[in-house]
Amino acid sequence: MAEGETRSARKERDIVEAATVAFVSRGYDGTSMEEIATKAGVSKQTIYKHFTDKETLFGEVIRASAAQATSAFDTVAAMLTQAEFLTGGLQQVARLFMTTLMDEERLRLRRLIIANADRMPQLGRDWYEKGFERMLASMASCFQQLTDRNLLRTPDPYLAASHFFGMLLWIPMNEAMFTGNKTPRSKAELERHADATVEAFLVAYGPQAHGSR
Amino acid sequence: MAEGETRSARKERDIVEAATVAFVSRGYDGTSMEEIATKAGVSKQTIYKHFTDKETLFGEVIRASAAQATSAFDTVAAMLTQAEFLTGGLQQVARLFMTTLMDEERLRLRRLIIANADRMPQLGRDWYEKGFERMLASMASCFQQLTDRNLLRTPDPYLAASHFFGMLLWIPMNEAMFTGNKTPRSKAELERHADATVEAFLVAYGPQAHGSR
DNA sequence: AGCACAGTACTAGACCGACCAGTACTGCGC
DNA sequence: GCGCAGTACTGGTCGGTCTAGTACTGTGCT
Repeated sequence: MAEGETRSARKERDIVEAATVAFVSRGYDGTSMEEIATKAGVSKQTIYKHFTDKETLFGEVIRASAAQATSAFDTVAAMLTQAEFLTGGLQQVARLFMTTLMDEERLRLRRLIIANADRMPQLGRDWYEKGFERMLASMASCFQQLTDRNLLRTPDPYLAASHFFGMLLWIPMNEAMFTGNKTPRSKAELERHADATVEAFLVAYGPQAHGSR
Repeated sequence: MAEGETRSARKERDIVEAATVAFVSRGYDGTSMEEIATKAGVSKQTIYKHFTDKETLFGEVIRASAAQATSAFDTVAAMLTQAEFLTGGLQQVARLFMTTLMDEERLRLRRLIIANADRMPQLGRDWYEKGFERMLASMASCFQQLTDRNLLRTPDPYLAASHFFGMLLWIPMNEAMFTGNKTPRSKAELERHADATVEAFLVAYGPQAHGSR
């Protein structure tokens, strides 16, 4: 009794943690319930007491991981609106997104979700809406503010945000997805790419960008 | 026997075709060899005569599909260098890439490869090099030519190509990967997005783009 | 406080039914 | 007689259930 966490809750947390490690490193089909039980130091029966079946447990794993990440985005975007120098601020934000999103662990989770988007469509859609679209939206609202202050010129901030992320991540993300990130790029390499992207982005959307047509 | 294709070769092709359909729609683990045999109108024994095991067959499926796609890229890119009006040409190319790459079948193949990049790293790497990088490279060489003719200004054509594809595909590709493409975007929607991207791309890399810095 | 008791959560492992990769065998049709 | 379809078989895995017994927790009694 007493302190914050009942035994039952502690066990449940152990299970989710063990399951996360297992699913992420061996995939859904590659992971057996027995394996999870052993790694969690728990009996199979206990798992089935907390989660009705394998699919439910998997869903919990994904949801838990997603939630833990989702909050960071707005913070990063907010940083940009307060930056003193636009170019420097954008560069900082780009580098931050780059290294955050290209993190080993997060990439594996991403692959796991894509791999099972067929089997569990709701999970993929959740992740897309709560992660991907939310990231775009907060970046877009940030661009909107900068445009209002004449520091940027983004007629369609959401589109501009998608261009920003697309330019930034297309190569590294695809490489990581397809090659399993066997030979991850160095932080320095990624940041160089981020800087080059910011430069191009500013040409397209910077204050001096002629409206064109 | 006689004509172009021996009985054996025909069987092999049948197997690969059936296997492709099966793998693509049910995934690697979700597909049984028996199922493939039945769909190919062939006995399991015959499959094992042609392919040593399941993994090998899977590899052949991926390789075959990749090869069949790879050739199209240069053609599309070449089209651009001959276009009379840059904006129109770029738009045409962007739309073509968009609808080609966002094709239902190809997306499923892409998901399949990502899902199994861990298990079979060589496959993913092949696809990345022969598909993804090659696409970038031919677009880059095309941009180089256009820059030489002062129709574009791309100091780093490869980077520009990655920006082009990233801006073009970031949203639709991610949506398709995560949601399993349950509610595919209409062709019109995709083409509108393509047009908007070309516009932004030209601001950044068009001939009048100030070198900036 | 200490004790007894009841209810619940947990462990360990056997167990069931289904599925599957890969092999072996049989028998049909060329 | 050869190649293949069809099918049975082997050895193994796995999700999920069941059972028998053990540990934990909270309550009420004294």
